[in-house]
Amino acid sequence: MCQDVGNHHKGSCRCAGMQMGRFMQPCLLLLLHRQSTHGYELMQNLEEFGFASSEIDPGTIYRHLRKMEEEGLVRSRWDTEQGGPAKRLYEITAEGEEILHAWAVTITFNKQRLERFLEKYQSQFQKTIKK
Amino acid sequence: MCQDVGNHHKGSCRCAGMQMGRFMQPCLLLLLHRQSTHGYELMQNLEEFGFASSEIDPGTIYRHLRKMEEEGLVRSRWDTEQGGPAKRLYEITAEGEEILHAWAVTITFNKQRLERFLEKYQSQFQKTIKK
DNA sequence: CCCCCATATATGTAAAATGCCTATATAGAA
DNA sequence: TTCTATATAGGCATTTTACATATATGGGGG
Repeated sequence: MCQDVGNHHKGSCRCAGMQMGRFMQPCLLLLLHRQSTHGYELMQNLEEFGFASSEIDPGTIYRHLRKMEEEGLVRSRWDTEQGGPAKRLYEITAEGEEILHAWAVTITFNKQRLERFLEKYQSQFQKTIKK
Repeated sequence: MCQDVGNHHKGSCRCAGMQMGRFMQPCLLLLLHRQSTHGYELMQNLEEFGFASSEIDPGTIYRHLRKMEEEGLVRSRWDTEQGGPAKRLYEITAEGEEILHAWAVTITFNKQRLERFLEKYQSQFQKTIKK
């Protein structure tokens, strides 16, 4: 998937794939670049990226965050100062920002892919419908 | 993923997900709607949809085709008349065409998602870069 | 004739991702 | 007290993915 741009490729490439599941990662990174915050709030803010509340599973969000932390894209610390259950505050790392830029390239490429598909689809079916 | 349009939803929904792997399916269906043919040729024609030859794995193509046949989206028969190894000729079914239309809706939706992301990305980083 | 190559289809398998469910804890409101 | 919202986390069955390998046909070169 990883459009062979740059030097990161299939298999182990972290911006590889274009599952909408993985698409959650760049969204989280973009939100964190905007402002450091915790998982629960990120979860709510994901809706602005077109994620339906039904498809936002807390388990999935937290797993993405922990995984990104393992990979060094984000960093976290506990915040117990504000009452209520403890929050794990996340912030993006320099490496995370780098990957975010790589994602932007991948996403641009994939957007074009979808556009190309839709063009072909439309021209193929307008013909059929006319006849 | 399955944008909650219409009545097909998560989990068992066949147009769910937006992995580029799954994106191969609507591409195959569109090619087959254009012309019935066999897997090996489909594999080569996938390049026009932006699949790099490196990421086109024969095993994956054939498995997609068999899976779509199980689901009733395509139908196949052996062609041994033309010399060389036997070919499995595929054609799209009525149900397959239906699903192709559903895919077009999903893909339109996801394209918009990617666009929205890129807009946000650009506006966020133009600011940062300026400063 | 034999070997290599392009054509053509298919399976095995380990690793990763996904969806869905459940567990845990805090604290305010009813 | 009980219910609800906030907040994080783990279990687990199924699906997907990447990659490697197996099998067969037939043409061309040596």
